Amino acid sequence: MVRSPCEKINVKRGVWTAEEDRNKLAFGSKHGSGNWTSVPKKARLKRCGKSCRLRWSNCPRPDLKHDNFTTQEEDLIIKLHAAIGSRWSIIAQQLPGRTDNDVKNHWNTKLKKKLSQMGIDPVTHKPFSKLIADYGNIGGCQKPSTQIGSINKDFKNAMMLKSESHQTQPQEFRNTNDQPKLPPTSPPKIETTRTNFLFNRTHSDNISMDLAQVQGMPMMSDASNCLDFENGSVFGEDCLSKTSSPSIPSTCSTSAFSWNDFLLEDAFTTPFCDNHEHDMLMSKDLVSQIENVTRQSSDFQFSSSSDISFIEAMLDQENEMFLSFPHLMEEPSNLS
DNA sequence: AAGCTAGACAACCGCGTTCCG
DNA sequence: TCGGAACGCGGTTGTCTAGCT
Repeated sequence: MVRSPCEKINVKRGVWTAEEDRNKLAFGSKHGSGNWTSVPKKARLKRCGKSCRLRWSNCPRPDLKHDNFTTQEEDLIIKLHAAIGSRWSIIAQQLPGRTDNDVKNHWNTKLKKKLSQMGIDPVTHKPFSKLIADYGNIGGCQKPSTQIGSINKDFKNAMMLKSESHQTQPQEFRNTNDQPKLPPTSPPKIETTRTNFLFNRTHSDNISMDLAQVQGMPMMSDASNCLDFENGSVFGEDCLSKTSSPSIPSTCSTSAFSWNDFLLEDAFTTPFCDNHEHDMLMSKDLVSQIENVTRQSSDFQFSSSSDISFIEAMLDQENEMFLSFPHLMEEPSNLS
């Protein structure tokens, strides 16, 4: 049996004591945070290097904030999450004094709930009403298999959109002189990476829900109250705190859901995954995208003439992707 | 006062990536 | 070039605490 490094004998686990923190801080301030495997020995800590590294990033350093997240910070997190997904370390870099764990915890405990209550899917950042509309006539006379197929496809596409939005952008939109640019609206190239598979699988429990639960959710008409088109912000200044709907269960299930549908559909996405060049391009684009989002959020001055909210921009990209890759929308002719 | 529950946060785990001999 | 070790990240779990019954 393989044991994790932190399970070795004489390696302490659990909450760090004040003394351990002192030792590690003293060592860190003296030597920095170089080789983590040697840190426990040198700092005389009975911890594994991994645990030390984690504690170093999360411990009460003087440069870390411990007050509540501001509305501006929340707004930025939401926008960055919409842009690049759950890359907490990158998002945290845009929030001075916050760690990736802070941001991740805040997202999981607060922001996801708030978005759901506003009628916005925290995974796709789309309004639930839009998702439902995309599913077509769920309550109609479609065959169950067809319904599931289209639901899965929609989410798959949403995930791909999400994924591609931070992975690829057309060459002409890439930034040549590090000046941030607005997100492109031309058809993006599609690729599938590990991220896609993770989204396809790990979020699947979030995306299946009973129709009754879906119908009970606040629709975009409610959520739109929070769309601040006046200044271009997706969320108004005080909108996040104005939630009154009952919270939505994070995990729901439908009797019709089948993992096989997801697993089978992965096969439709894999042919796009071979272009390593896009990975190289992605990093630059990602930086531009983050810079753009960060700049917009820090300015809090949006051109009303641009008037395209983040969600709208995402939806536009999705629509154009559908047009560019119509085969992704086709029903599998016969999977058996 | 005791028990229960939900929220917040700290820490762990597993996996992919990077580094280095 | 290859393989193992180390690192970094994101998801998940565990623990503590405040509030409620």
